[in-house]
Amino acid sequence: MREKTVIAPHLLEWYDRHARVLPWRMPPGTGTGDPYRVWLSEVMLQQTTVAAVKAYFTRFTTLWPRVEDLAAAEDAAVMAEWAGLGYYARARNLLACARKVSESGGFPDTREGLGVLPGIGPYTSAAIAAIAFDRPETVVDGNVERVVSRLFAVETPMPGAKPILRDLADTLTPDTRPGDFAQAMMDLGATICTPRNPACGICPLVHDCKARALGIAADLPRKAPKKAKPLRQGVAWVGFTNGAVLTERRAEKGLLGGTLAFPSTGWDGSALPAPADADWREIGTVRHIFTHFALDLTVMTAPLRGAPRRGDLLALDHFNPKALPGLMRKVWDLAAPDGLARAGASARNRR
DNA sequence: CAAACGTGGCG
DNA sequence: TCGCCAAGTTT
Repeated sequence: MREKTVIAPHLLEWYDRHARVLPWRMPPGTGTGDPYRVWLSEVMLQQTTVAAVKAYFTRFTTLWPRVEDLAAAEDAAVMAEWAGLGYYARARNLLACARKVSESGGFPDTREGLGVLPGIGPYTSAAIAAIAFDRPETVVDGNVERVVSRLFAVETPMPGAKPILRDLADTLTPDTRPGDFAQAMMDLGATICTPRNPACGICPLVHDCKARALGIAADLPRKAPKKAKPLRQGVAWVGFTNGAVLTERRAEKGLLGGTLAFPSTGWDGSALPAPADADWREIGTVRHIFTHFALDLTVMTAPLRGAPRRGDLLALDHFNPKALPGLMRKVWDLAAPDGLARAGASARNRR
C-alpha cells in the first residue's frame, strides 16, 4: 500500500489566493460553472495556450451563448471562427458534439457519459465532470503529469510514465472541491512548476516534492529524444478574376481538414496540376512548420481567363483572409498585392 | 500504439 | 534562429 500524500487542502489554500482569473473560470470556491462554457474552454485549451484561447473563447460565447446556438450554426461559420487556433478536427468535433448535446437536452454529468462524445477524451471528460459537475475525477493533463512526476520523483521517461503518473495523481484527488483541485494543479504547473526553471522557491508544495529534495525538479519529467522533422515541398495557386479569388474547401479528413484554402499540390510529393490554365507567375515561397513536418510552399498567382478545373471562385467582398488557417494566411499575404494588381491589370487590358 | 494533427510564444 | 512546449484526441 502506497503512503498517501495529502496535499489537497494546502494546494486549495494556495489556489484560493492565487488562482488565475480566466474568462471561462468561476472564482475559487464559488461552485460549478456553465457546462457549455467549461466544455468549450477545455476543447479550445487542448494543446493550446491560455493566451491564444482567450479571444476565441470570448468570440465564440458572444456569437453562440448556449450550446443550442452553436448547434444551429453553419459549419463554415464555425470553421471560419476557429481559423488560426489549429487542430481543426477539434472544430468539426465541436459542432458534432454540440449537436448531439443539444438534441439530448444537455451535457451528460458523468465522466463516462461525457467521454463518448466527439472530441472529448480521457482528459476532457474528467475535467468537465470535475469542474462543471463537482465529480471527484482525476484530471491529468501535461501540467499534472509534470507536477506529479516531480512530487514523486518519477524518472521513467514519457510517454511510458503516463499510467504511473495517472495512478499517482489519483492518490491526490480530494472528494471535496475536485474541480478547484484540478484547476489548482494546472495553475501550479502553468505558473510555478513550469517545464524550465521551476519556481520552487515560491511553490506551496516545495516540502512535499521529492524531485526538489533530490535537486532534479527541472529535469523531470524525462522524455525520449524527438525525431527530426522532414522538409516537404509543394505549390499553391492563387488565381484571380477581376472581383474574385479561387479558393477550395479542403477534404474533411486529414491535414487542415475542412478549412478554407487555395488549391495546391499534395505536400507529400503528389503532383496535382494547376487548377486552371493561366499565365502563372511564381511570387515566392512560404515556410510553415506543422507538428510533424516543415513545408516550403511555392506560391503562384495569375489572372484567370476561362473556368477553373477545380476550386470555387469566391467574391472578394465575401472573402475574409482571417477565415484561413495560418499556412494559407501566409500564402494570401504573399500573393495578394501582386495578384490583385495583375488581375486588375488584366481586366483593364481586356477592354 | 505510434503517428497524425496547428500554431504562436519563449529562452 | 530553433527546438521545446501548451488544459489531447483519434485512428
